[in-house]
Parts: sequence; C-alpha cells; structure tokens
Amino acid sequence: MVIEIDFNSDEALYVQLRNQIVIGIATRSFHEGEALPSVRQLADTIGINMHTVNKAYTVLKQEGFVKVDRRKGAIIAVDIDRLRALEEIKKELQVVLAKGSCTDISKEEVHALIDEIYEDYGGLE
Amino acid sequence: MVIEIDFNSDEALYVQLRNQIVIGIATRSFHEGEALPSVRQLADTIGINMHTVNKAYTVLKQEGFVKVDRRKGAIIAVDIDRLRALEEIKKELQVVLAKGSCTDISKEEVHALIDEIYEDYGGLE
DNA sequence: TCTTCTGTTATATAAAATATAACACAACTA
DNA sequence: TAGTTGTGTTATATTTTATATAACAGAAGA
Repeated sequence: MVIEIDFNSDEALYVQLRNQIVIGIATRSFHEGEALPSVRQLADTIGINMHTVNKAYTVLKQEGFVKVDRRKGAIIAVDIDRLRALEEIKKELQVVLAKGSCTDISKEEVHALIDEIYEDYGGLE
Repeated sequence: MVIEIDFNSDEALYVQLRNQIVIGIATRSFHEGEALPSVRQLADTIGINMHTVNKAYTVLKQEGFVKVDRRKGAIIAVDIDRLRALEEIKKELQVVLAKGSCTDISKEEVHALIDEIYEDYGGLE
C-alpha cells in the first residue's frame, strides 16, 4: 500500500498516517495478522520521524486496530466494539453531513457517495 | 440552541464549538442573516475564554459559514463552493467509513444512519 | 557473542491551543 | 457632544500538543 502524506495539510502527521492505515485495512491492503512496516522503516520511507509513526501506531492500538508486539512490531488485529463504533460513527457523520446540508448537498448525493466508497471497502458483499 | 462542550474530550474547544454551530445551521437553529451570540457572551455562557470562541468564529468565517462584522458580530451567511465541499466531504467520509467497514458495519447500516441524520437536517425536502 | 532487528523511554524543540489584557471602532444614551 | 457599552481585534503569555533526537532494552539470527 502506498501511504501518502500531505506536508501542507493542517492535519497532524500522525493523524494522516492513522487514517491512511485504517483505510488500508478497509481496502484490504492490510490483512488481519499481517505486520505493518516497522516504525523506523515507515518513517524512513515517508521521510518523517520515527516517533511520529510510533504515535500513529499507539493510537491505532488504543482504537483497537492493531496489537503491538515488541518483537514483531505492529500486527493488524481489529478488536472494536460494534455498538460503540456505531455511536462514534454517527456522531462523526452528523458533523460531516451538517456541512453537506448547509451546502445543499442532498441525501441522495450522500447515498451515492457512500456507495462509491463502499465499492472499495465492502468488495466481498 | 443549546451548545454543549465536553471538557473531557480530546477535541479542541474551538473545534467542538465550530461543529456545534455548523450542526446548528443544518438543523435550522440558526438562520441565514441571524447573528450568533457575541464572543464574550458565548464565552461567558459556556465558561471558556473569549478568544477560543473568537477562533471558532474565525474558522467559520474562513470556511464560509459566517461573515464577521465588527459592529454586529458574526452573521450566518453560508457561501461555500458546492463542488469543493463535495470533494472534502467524500474524503472525510472515506475515513469515517473505513472504520465502519473494519467493524463490519454494512453499507445498509450506514445508509440508515444517513437517513436518520437527514431527518433533522433536510426537513424541508 | 555479536550484529541487527523490534518497540520504548527520556529529553528537547517547535508548533498550536488557550488565556489575559489592552485596544479601536461604532452605537446608543444622557 | 461626552460618556458608556457593545462589537471584534490585536499583542502577549502560558499551557498543551506534536515532532525530533538520542539512548535504551529485549529478542532473533548469524
């Protein structure tokens, strides 16, 4: 998977990294049990500090996307409470859709976007 | 409109405030041309610093949700490029839905959430 | 045993969020 | 018209967060 970081973005580097990896799991670029690159390797590839990658991995661990093993590194292991995730997602959607609604983006347009995105994510269904 | 701030959240105060106001516009708690409370008044009501409210208003101005008048304060005036908004929303949805997909939340469940949220936002349609 | 790979920890620096205080301008009021 | 009060603005300081540098500790493999 190609991880792309935008250095001009106002989003923190470790947040961008976290997002890309979560998308990577959703698009099956990363599979359950697979190891992510080591913090040094990834930091080197991207051209950022090792500790920034480490922070992204720590967040992913806290959120339940990976398990970190001192020997093997960060292993994909999704363990998230469904109901809680559903609640969080609803809150996040409320914010995103509010902006959409203000801009006269219709419900149907949003549905279309969802379908578009799920073509990449939910390929097995 | 009741603006609720979570002081335990890891989200910056001004971001929470910005989100609540955008949701307020979407739910028609605030209407085009209406003035938001003054920075001091709102800061006092919520119990945060005036400058934090000011930052939220500045962000809303940059994003095209309000116009700030030195005399009258912040006035709701939505002026956002639709195509650009659509792009941004898609990017944001990708991140939110990736998490959902990892948690086995189906496309149909997301559609249902969208409909639920749009009941509050798109009441005129 | 030595080298090399992992993540971790400690510390320092840079950037961003929040707070305090003084300012400038306009509107209202007496 | 002078004074008071309401706006947002600006300057500055403080606190918190993000990022960077360097040394560490444990495990794997030659």
